[in-house]
Formats: sequence, structure tokens, C-alpha cells
Amino acid sequence: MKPNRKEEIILKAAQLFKEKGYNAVSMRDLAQDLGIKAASLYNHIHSKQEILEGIIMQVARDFTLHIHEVSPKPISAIQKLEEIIQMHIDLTIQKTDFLACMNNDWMHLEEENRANYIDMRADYETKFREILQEGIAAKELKESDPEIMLFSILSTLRTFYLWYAKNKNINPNVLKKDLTQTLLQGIIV
Amino acid sequence: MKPNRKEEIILKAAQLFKEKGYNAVSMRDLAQDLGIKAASLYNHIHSKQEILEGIIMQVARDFTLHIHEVSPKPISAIQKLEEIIQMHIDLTIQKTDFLACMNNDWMHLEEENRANYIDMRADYETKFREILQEGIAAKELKESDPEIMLFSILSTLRTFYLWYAKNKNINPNVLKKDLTQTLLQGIIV
DNA sequence: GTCTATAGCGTGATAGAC
DNA sequence: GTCTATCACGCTATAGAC
Repeated sequence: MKPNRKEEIILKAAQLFKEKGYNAVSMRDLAQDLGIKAASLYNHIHSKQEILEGIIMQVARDFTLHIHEVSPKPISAIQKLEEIIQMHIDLTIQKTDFLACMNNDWMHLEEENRANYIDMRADYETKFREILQEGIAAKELKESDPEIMLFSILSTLRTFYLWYAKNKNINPNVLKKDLTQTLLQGIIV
Repeated sequence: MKPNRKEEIILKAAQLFKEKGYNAVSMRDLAQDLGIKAASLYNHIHSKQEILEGIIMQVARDFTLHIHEVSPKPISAIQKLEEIIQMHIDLTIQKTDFLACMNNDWMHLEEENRANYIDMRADYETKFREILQEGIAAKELKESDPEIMLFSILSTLRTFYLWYAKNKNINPNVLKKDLTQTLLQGIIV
């Protein structure tokens, strides 16, 4: 459970990247926050890019794995959506900085990793879209444009870490109830 | 209507910043895209920072002005929300790159401008919050947590340019109808 | 595993010719 | 209004001592 030095570096980097963005954080900044010199970082990691990759790919995999787990379950589309919302809340709470970094800095991944990330994101959206279409076909969901539903829900879930940063003391169960209601049932009486 | 050289620079900069982020775009990159040398840019602008300021403050003012216009109208809270959604759609269509840049790069504004931007954003959220509370008090809106409603709607509207970039050929009226329905009435039948 | 020193390059910005 | 040339600095990353 105790993080080794490499993990410590990645953890601190995620924190700094979240605040200033990948390009605005230098290896000197990162080293200073860890109480060492920049050159010493290279005993634990090969490059700045490797740090970014470590952050983004880890959490991207979490999302991918989870949606592939929920998708085939023998439950209603609405229940699947509730599980997905719960997952986003959980990951937001556990890995705030990693998630923020993924959202803001994925375009700074180099060639191969960026292509990889884009594929994973597309796969995630496809699975999500299928659940929405399933719900519409079963008449659980409205006959509205599923692309707009997808974007609307996902944009809220993806940037939820911004809200959570300012409201860390909320009860997670109340949060889940309120967020699910707002996203699925809207705000109008 | 024809943009002068300074406006041309700002327009092209917004486009590049949107794709790569402020720090990843050099003055040399920007100049090359305009077909001139980096040094020539400085005949039209004083600094890179001034370009960022020009982009962000312009669109931040648009939002602030508009919500102060809608807020005191003698119409229902729901009608106000509909007007706000319409405004976000309009600005997304007219100023996609500026909006993207504001969302992604505001933290790279320097001291004074950043403080200014943060104030404007807080003011915008306050006005928005008041409309939601007004709607709850009038029993037009559900008795759910207004902070979650605020965040949920606003996060979708703020990142809407991401969706629009891939769906430019949608009919604006259909878009408004579907987005309003999804945000206000949810997706469940 | 950390340090000092430094290579090699890219950056924002300026001076001054045309 | 654009150019060439250049300054001063910050960046990632490496070499090699301890």
C-alpha cells in the first residue's frame, strides 16, 4: 500500500498537472515539490512523457474495464446508467487528479499513446451509446437524440471532479441520488 | 467586417490554442500559420499573453452581459433557462475556438486578468444559481440540490463546443429543442 | 539514490535594416 | 509591416562523482 518512489512521483505530478497543465509544469517544479533535484527524477522514470502516460492510461483502463463489466449484465438500461454514474463518482473521489489530468492533457500524449487513448475513449462512448439505444428501444428512455443524451451525461460526469474539488464533504450517497436524479429525470417538476 | 491584422492574429491563435493548448503553441507556430515570421507579430500585439487576454476576456464579457440581460426579465425561471441554453448554443456556434480557449487556458492568464476572469465566472454562476432557486421557490423546478443542478447544466453547456465540432451540420432549432429537453426534463420516459 | 554540471535545443521578445 | 539576427533564459535529459 505504501507507494514507492515512482508512484510518489506520478502522484505528485498528477496533482501539479491538474493545477497548471502538463506543459506548464517543469521537471524542476516537480522535483522541488518532492524535495529532490530534477536530475534525480530520472533514476525512477525515463521521461516526462512516461509520467503523463502512467497517469492517463491507468485511469482510462479503469473506465474501459468497468463499462465492459456493466454492459452485458442482465439488468435494465436505467440500472446500467445508475451503475455507470456510481463508477464515475467513485473514480472521481479516488483519483481526482488523475482524472483531471486525463481530461485536460490527453492531447499532450505522444503519437502511439494518444492514438491508444483516443481508441479507448471511442470504445467507451460506443458502449455507452449502446446502453442508451437499448433503453430507447425498450421504451425506458425518451425518443430524443441519443447523441445529445450521450454528450450531455458524459460531459457532466467527465468534469465532475471540478465540482467535487469544491464540495468534498458531501455525503456520497446523497450525491449519488441527486446526481442520478438530475441527469436521468431532469430538473423540471 | 473584414478583420484587421491584429484580429486575424487573435483568430488564428484561438484556433491553435484550442487544438494544442496555450503553452504548446509557440509564437513561431502562430506566425508560420499566418505566413509571416515570429518577430513580425510584435508589430500588431505586445505579447503572447495579450493574445490570450484578447480571446478570453472578449467571450467572458459576452456571457456576463447576456445573463445580466436575461436575469431581470419578467418571465418564468424555465423560460430564463431556455434563453440561457439558446445563448450558449449561439456563442458555441459563433465563437467555438474562443470558447474552447477560455475553458482550457484561463489558468494561463497572468495575475490580474486571471483574477478578473475568476470574478466574472463567479458572477455568472451566482446569477445562474439565483434563477434556479427562483424556479425551486416557484415550484417550477424539483426540490433537488441546486448546486448539483447548476454544475450539471453548466458543465454540459460549457463543453458543448466539443460536441458541436463533430456535429456541425445539425439544424440549430432541432439542437435547441433536444438539448433543452435533455437538460431540463432528463432522459427517462 | 541523490547530487553538480552541462549539453543541446526551443522559447518570448527586441534591435535595427529595408 | 516584414525581415534577419540575436539575446537571455528555461526546458528535458544525460554524464559522472559520491
